[in-house]
Amino acid sequence: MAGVTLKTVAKAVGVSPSTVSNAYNKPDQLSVALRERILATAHELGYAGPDAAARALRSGKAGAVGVLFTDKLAYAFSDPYAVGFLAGLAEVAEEFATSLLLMPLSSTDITGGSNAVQQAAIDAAAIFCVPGGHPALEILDNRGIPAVSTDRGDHPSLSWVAIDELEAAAQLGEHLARLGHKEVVVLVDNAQAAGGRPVELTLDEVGYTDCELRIRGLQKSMPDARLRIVSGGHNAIASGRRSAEYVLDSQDRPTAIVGLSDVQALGALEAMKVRGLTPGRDLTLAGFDDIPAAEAVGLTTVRQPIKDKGRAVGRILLDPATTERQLLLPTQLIVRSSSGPAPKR
Amino acid sequence: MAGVTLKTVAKAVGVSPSTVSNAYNKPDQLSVALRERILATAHELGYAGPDAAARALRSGKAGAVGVLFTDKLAYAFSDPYAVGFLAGLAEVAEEFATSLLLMPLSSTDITGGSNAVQQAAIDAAAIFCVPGGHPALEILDNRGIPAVSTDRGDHPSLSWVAIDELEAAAQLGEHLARLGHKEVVVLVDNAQAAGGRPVELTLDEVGYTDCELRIRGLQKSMPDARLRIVSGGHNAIASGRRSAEYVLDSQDRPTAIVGLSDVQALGALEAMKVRGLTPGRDLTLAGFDDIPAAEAVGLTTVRQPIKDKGRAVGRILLDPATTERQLLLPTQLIVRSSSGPAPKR
DNA sequence: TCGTTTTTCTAGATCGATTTAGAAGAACGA
DNA sequence: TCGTTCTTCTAAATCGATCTAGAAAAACGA
Repeated sequence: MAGVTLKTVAKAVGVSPSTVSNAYNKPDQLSVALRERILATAHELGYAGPDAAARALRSGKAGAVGVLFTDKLAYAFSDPYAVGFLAGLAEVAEEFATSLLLMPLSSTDITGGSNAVQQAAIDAAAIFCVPGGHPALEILDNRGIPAVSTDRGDHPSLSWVAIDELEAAAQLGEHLARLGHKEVVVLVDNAQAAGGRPVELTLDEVGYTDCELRIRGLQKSMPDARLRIVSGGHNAIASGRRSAEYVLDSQDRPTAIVGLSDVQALGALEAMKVRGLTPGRDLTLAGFDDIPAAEAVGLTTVRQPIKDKGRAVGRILLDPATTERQLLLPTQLIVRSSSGPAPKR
Repeated sequence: MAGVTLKTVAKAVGVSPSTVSNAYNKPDQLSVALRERILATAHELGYAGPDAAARALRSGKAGAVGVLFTDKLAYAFSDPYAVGFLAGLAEVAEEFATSLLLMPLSSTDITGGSNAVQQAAIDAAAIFCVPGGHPALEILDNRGIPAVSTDRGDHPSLSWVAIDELEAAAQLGEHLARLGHKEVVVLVDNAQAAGGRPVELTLDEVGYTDCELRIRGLQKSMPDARLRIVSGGHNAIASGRRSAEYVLDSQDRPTAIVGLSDVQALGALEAMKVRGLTPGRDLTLAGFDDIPAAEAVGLTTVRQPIKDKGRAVGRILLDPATTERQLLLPTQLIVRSSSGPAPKR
């Protein structure tokens, strides 16, 4: 049973190993009759086809692309935004008969997961919301593995598919400024705050490039407003809730809360409900992404074409016909009932 | 830059390739000084560590487990049940420094995706809701790859982690029978119905073992009831909605609808709302899984410990300390407001 | 019929590491 | 000082395929 290789089959049929290999990979290189005889014998011997590792070694193709996340996989899956991205990426991967290798990077232990990146048999990598400067990125670079990021990088050689974060946030900021908001709290993802008490951060401490850009966009478009940055941990509903609780229960209540993801905003919504606050009237709430739930609860948000993002990343990684290496996708401000004029003081 | 291998480094340092290999894999086999010299030189040369494919070939370990799905990945990700399973599995995978290779199997084209299974570099496989007899399972078997299924298989040698589907469904069935329901429609996942009009199926046409068992469980506990099986396609909210629309708009309305997953039931709920039907009063609705949304909408359902399921599968696949090969997890009937007495005729 | 092209198949090198068995030298005990 | 044990390192085989270049046989054209 074990130990049946190309060679075994070749010997049994009475041909060379090369021919057996061709039977699997280049059917037009040998006669139909022989090919069938080979395949039949292989089946009889219980040969399961060319070994994946050996093929990968010799041909230099692993048949898989890595998807790099920070945080636990669990968080990734619970965010519909990530799910949408993966769905788009998977669509293209399927087209190219390629599998997706999920590679969670620990964000608390900065080197965690790097080992997996070091050893993974992948042809390319999608970098999903990994903060710039993460050691895993350097490893990819060293290994010469083409990578596409979901954030605009600073290196001109880096490939990315992103949205104009600054501009997208500015759209939202203008909307809020027009409504008269001057006291704004921004809810961000931050590993340090995970599990514990919410923390207030400075712009420099944010880490993720995309978050940073969004905040800058808000600042730019709301020059008269005071922006505070608060994090309750990972990107999850519970974090948003914790952050909002902290902010709403303090003396220094804002007139608007902006989640840098809809998931964060949904958490804040929960905290508001408990306190009897109606979004859009007592307090303005906004998010980013426009996940399905956002529409259901009437959340004002900035829509980004997330599935297209996944698809585009897939195309750059796998489709040789795609030459574009850097892609800016459009966003759209979706105004719903959760935003309203700032209450007069 | 390219073409830097163990050998290159060995030559540069002036030692044998074996020693360089040991520097990476068996640090105690060489002096500290030499090891550091090797690592430093490797870094200088831009050597990114042992090649994954070569290592996999020689050592026989791929460092990844495959996760086999039917349907498009997109569907998998949009079902919180699948997400919970993956989260549990990922938790264990992380512990064993192993990656997850997602392998979607096309369910319409029965051989679709089999190629990926044939070629994937994996040490083990988790079989997530794949109907018995799928060619991919035979391929795994041929390749001698250990696999754990989320369904109880019929082969005593097969490993699985499952719930007692029959018993779980019987619990729900008893509940419905006690409420006086005699006209029941069961909503199932079925690839053939995808995209098109909902279809009525016989028990034999269902395909998935778990679904079949659940229906049998309902039949057993509701001997007086007429059960119809309807499918609107893949396991998704939209399918449940389509199925329910079909059923609700027909002459032959049931008094209860049972989704074989909460996702199906949620779809049916949408269809009911549009028609002004209140669950629990006008029509009883129930599901399976107890995903988070089920609680939010008050859906009666059968809870199964999905994350534990993922964890258990992971342990069987990766943890040598785990000897149990077949595991039955407990379920619990959760009665909420969506189920009520059958209206008198 | 003979040279040419096409089809069909093969030998042998190669991908990049790990592993086994063992050599060389250092340390040690008596 | 001599044999023994440890430590440190190496030579060569090996994992299982694919690839390149080319040989042998068959088909073809004139």
